[in-house]
Parts: sequence; C-alpha cells; structure tokens
Amino acid sequence: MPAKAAGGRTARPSSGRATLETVATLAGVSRMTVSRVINHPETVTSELKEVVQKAILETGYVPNLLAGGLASSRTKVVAAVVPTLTHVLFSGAIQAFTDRLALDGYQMLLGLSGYPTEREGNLLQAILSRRPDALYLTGTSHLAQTRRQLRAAKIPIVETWDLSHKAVDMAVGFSHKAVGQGVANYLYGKGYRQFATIGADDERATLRSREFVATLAGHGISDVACISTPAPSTMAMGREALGELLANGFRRGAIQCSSDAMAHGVVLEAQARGLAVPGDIAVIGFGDLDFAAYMSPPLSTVRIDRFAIGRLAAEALLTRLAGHPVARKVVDVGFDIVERATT
Amino acid sequence: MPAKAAGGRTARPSSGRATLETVATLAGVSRMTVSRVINHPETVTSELKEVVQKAILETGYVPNLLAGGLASSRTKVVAAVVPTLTHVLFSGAIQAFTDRLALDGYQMLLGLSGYPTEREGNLLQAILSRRPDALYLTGTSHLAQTRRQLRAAKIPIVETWDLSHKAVDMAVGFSHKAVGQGVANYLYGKGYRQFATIGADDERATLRSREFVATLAGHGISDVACISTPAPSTMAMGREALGELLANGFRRGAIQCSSDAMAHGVVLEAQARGLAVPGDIAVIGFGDLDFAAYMSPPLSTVRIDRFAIGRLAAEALLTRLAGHPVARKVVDVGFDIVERATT
DNA sequence: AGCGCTATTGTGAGCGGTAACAGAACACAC
DNA sequence: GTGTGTTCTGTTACCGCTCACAATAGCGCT
Repeated sequence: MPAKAAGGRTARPSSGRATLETVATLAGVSRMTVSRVINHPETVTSELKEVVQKAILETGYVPNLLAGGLASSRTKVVAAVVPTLTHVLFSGAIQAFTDRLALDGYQMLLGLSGYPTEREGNLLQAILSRRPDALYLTGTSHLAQTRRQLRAAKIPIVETWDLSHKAVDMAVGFSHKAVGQGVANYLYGKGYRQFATIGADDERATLRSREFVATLAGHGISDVACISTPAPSTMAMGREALGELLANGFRRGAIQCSSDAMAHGVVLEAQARGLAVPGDIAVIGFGDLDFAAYMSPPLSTVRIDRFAIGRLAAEALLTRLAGHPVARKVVDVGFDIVERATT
Repeated sequence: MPAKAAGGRTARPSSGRATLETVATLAGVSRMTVSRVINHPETVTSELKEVVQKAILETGYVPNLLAGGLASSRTKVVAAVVPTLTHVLFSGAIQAFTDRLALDGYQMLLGLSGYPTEREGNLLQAILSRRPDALYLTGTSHLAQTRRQLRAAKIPIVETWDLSHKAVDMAVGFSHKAVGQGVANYLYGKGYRQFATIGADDERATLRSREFVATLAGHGISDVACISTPAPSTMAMGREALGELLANGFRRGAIQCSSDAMAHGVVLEAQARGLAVPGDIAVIGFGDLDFAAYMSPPLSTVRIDRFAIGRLAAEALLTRLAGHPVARKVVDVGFDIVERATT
C-alpha cells in the first residue's frame, strides 16, 4: 500500500487536470516553452512547436486563465452591466457588443442591474472582483461612490445609450434631450397643437419626456398631459395610460411614448374605443422594433441603431486595450424619426 | 533618491491595488484573518472583525477573485452558451437564469455561439479556460468531442430547450417532437385537411416540422408542403415563404410556422394578397411572444415559458453546487397550444 | 579560432488568495 | 494542578501561470 506523504501535512488535492507542467514533462521542455507555444507561437521553433502541440492534444490540456490572469493581470474578460435583457434594445446592443469582442478573443461577463439602481453598487464590486480588462455600462453613472469605484479600477470604461452626463471615461450613445426636442418639433411641424406624453419612469425616458414638454413650451404650448409609468414600459401600460388620459379630458392630439410597445398599446386602445389613428389620436413610439413597421397602421417612431451602439462600444474598448488612444471619447450615434402612418 | 532593489532583477510591478496583505498590515492581523472576516465572518471575534472591516474600508480593498478561485478552485462564476440574444426566447431565459444565480452570489459568463455550431468548440474551450463552477447550454450537444470536453470539465451542466437527446448531465426544456405532434393533432382536430410547414433550419425547428409531418401522415395526409429557411426565422422570411407556397400550388389550408415572427409574416402576406385568415390560410406560430395576442387577427401559437426554463436551469445547477443531488435530472416544462383567431 | 550578435529556451520569483494544520488562550471537570 | 476540549488566530505551502532575466546555441565575420 502506498505510504502516506512523509512529513505530515496532506498535500492539497490538485484539480487532477493537466497543467502546463504535465504538458511540459511529456514534451520534454520547460513550462515556459509550452506557454509560448500557446501565447506567442512565433517565438518558438517549428519542431518544438509540433512536439508541444502533440503533447497538448494528448493530455487534453485546457489552459487555466485564472492563473494566467492572476500572473499577467490581463484576463481577456470584459464585463457588461445592463438593466435587463428582456428589452430588445439592450439585448440587441449586448449581442453586437459580445460578437465584436469575440473577434478579438475577449469573453463577456454579464451583470443585470435591474431598474432600481440600488443593486448596482454590489454588482459592480462583484464584477470588479473578477478583474475584467474593461467595462461596458448602460446609462451614465452619477453616484459619487460608483464613480470613485470605477476610476479606482483603472480600466477602460464605456458608458452607453446616454450622453447627458459627463462620462467617466468614454461614451457611445445619443442625446435623449435631442430626441425629445426632435419629436416635439416634428409633431408641431406636422400641425399638431395638442399633446401628451407617456413615459416609463426610468431616467432616460424621463429625460426625453421632459425635453419634449420643454420644447413644446417654447412653441407656446403649455398644457401637455404627462403620464409616468413604472419601468419597463409595456403594451398593457400603453392601453391603460391612454384610458387615463381620456378620463382626464384629453380628446385628441399627438402622443409621445417612451417605447414602441407602449405606443402599440395606445394605438390598440384608441382603435378599441373607435378613435381614429392618426385622425383623433396620433402616436409616435421609440426604438423602431421589428413589429413597428407592420402594425396597422404602421407606427411612426424614433429609430435607434442598437447594434451600432454595441459594436462601437466594443471597438472603443478594444482600441484602448490595444494600447491606442481613441479618436473620440464620446460617440453620438444619433437617431432618426421614422414617419409612418400613426402621425 | 531611492536605491534600486539590491540584487539585480527588478521586482514585478504589482497592480498597485490593496491586497489582503495591505489590509492585514493596517489592521495588525494576519492575511488569513482578513480572509476569514470576508468569507467566514462567524469564525472571527467581533472586535477583530470591526478592526478589519475598518481597514478594508480605509484601503478600498477589492478582493481578487481570480486569486481566490485559483486557490480554492471555486470561482462563483457560471457560464452560459446561447445561440443569440436577439431572439426573445433565449434572452428571456438567460434573464431569468442570471437573476436566479445572482440571488446566490453567482456571476454569469456569456458565450454566443451563433447558429452554425462550428464555433462551439472554440467557444467552449475559451469558456472552460475560465473555470466556471457550472454550465448552461442551449440545445443538447452531440458532437462526440464536445461531449468529451464537457465530461472532462467535471462540473454540473444543464442543457436547455431540448429534451430530445440524452443529456450530458441535466436537462430543462420540453419535447419538440411533442410540439410537432400536438400542433398536428390540434389542427387536424379542428377539421383542416391541407397543410404546410415553414421552419428555420435550426435543429429544434426541424424536429418540430418533421414530427408535424409524421403525425399528419398517421392521419393519412401525405402531401404536406415543407419550406425550410435559414435560421433565425424572421417575419420577412414568413412573407416570402407564403409566396413560395402559393407559387407551388398551395391554395388553402393550415400552416405551421417555426416562430411567431414568421407566422406574423405569413398572416401579413396572406392579407396583402386578399386571402382570408383563417378562412383561406390558417396559421399557428411558436413562442407566444408579446405581440402575438395583439396581431389582427390574434395569432394562435404554442406558448413556452422561457422564464421557467431559465429559472429551473439555475436552480438545478445551484442545487448541485450546494452539494445536493437533484430530484430529477430531466425537467419537462411542457407547452400550451394557445388558440386565438388564426386557426 | 575567437568574437559579438541575435534567436531560442530555461530559471526563479512572484501574482493574491485559500486549505490544512499548528499553536495559543481559555474554560471546565477531575 | 493537570488533562482535555473548544475557540480563535497564525504559519506554511501551495493553486497554475507569466514576467524578467540568465543561459545557451547558432551564425557570420575578422
């Protein structure tokens, strides 16, 4: 029977998996050479490379990137914090973001913050503990403590969707104020003179609604009915909200909604009540989701290129990770007002 | 001026951040005590705990979970592999999955495999290199090499959405064959006698279509028109596909579609051509996405509880991570045929 | 042959934690 | 007083990898 290890203490049970050492021994080289074959193959002679690669296959070696990351302080992981994946705008951006990162061999660590921002502090700590090489955030951060944590991490950070606050580092998005203003001017320009706005109470939607109201005030229109609903906004909320508006005396006019889903609800509710769209009730949504163009009537809305946001955010981070400075720290992807048949 | 470190070699520049050592020195205790305060506070006297906690705040210490994971071989990271986030069914399941994991302090590492499964091998290797504690997969894996890799990882694995193959470890999903069969029987029962099926060419959609056809064959119906489109299926493809069916002589009957989006396209195309839905063309979708109930006419479809899949998958993994055996290795969440106005 | 140079490979010391054990301090029973 | 636990804290040895540097080999040239 095998003797117990001399000396007393039992050895810590190692994972049992092949390590660099295993491969090195089999190939008859040093650990470092194996490491080079994997990470800098151009610095190793082709004969050795071959021997080592065979040994890797034979042992079924899978590198341990925890150890590698610890030693090199580069993890090849980028973390992203998003309120929710159930919203197509966010999941679309993350899809584009992840796809772009994968091209350069980066993996994505995802954190879902939910809408109330309280969890954000803990979540951020949990994520930074994993030492990502870079960070993608949704929205801009304002809690002083959060900003401090972010700066202390000393990694490239890109904040997305919103351009309204000063970015901690870089930003890719568009101006929600400009959207509110653009929509107001568009509707006013089309001749509408009575307005309402229905928005989720998340920060960005609020920003759009507020600017919508402010811009109309500039045109001398002061009685804009405002309805705020809890985020995330849904079609059901749109239906309800229109009911509420009508109950409060709103008869006809143009309604700005904080999402296409909500706008869809408003259209359906109007139709159910026998109101003409856009004759009595004109509606404009936000997002230009797939179904918007195929509603009846097709929905006028604000188009945002969610994939561009994800892709450009990834590229900004990758540029910095490659050691280059970025050309512009703030990238405005803009928006388009898509006129269809509900306005 | 400070002397260069005696002896020659320059010290490796450390991260500059606070480590356990920093905190321990400040608090006047050993590293191990600090580690205990963080991970097993109940084993430390409250006076020491207080001193250490103050030191942690003062230094702004953020634990390095790479080092911790390396030492303990537990990373508190669970990885997920999904074809795409642009599909609401997948992103919804991942949302529920991540939310459930977060409750137990686990973070999620995401890999997007795309539809062609070739990338899966590399992706899996990249993910396993990060040493996740558990793994969520979409679909069941059949490549022998993949299965070998998975087994070698020796971690809990849950395969989702599909129950048709033998699971590597655990599975949460439903039977696509049962769906195909159920839809066929439902439509046949409603009196339809002419059929077509339009499906994306991903494996699960194919499975449903094939079983749909086979079940109808059992009812003596053998001329079911089949159209296959590249995944992912979209509304535009639905429109096109109906055009193709009609061009090939299909006049009237019931059409099974592999997604609600596609079914929506079929409905729109039928309406555009002046065909009655469901009078001439009956349509049933798959997924019961938010818009399905609000189309005109409202879409009949197959409802899948995507959130249940994500949540149950997370719970299966968490159970195993807690060291308990799971009650059932395979969980069938089932499906419902939702009859609305297109059938 | 001897020199200097460049291209490869090896060596040793960490990276920042945790597991396992050892030791100290204290309480309690005999 | 001594033996025996029970807590709590400290010590030591790694986890698996990469960095910085050292050592060696191979080459052309004088």
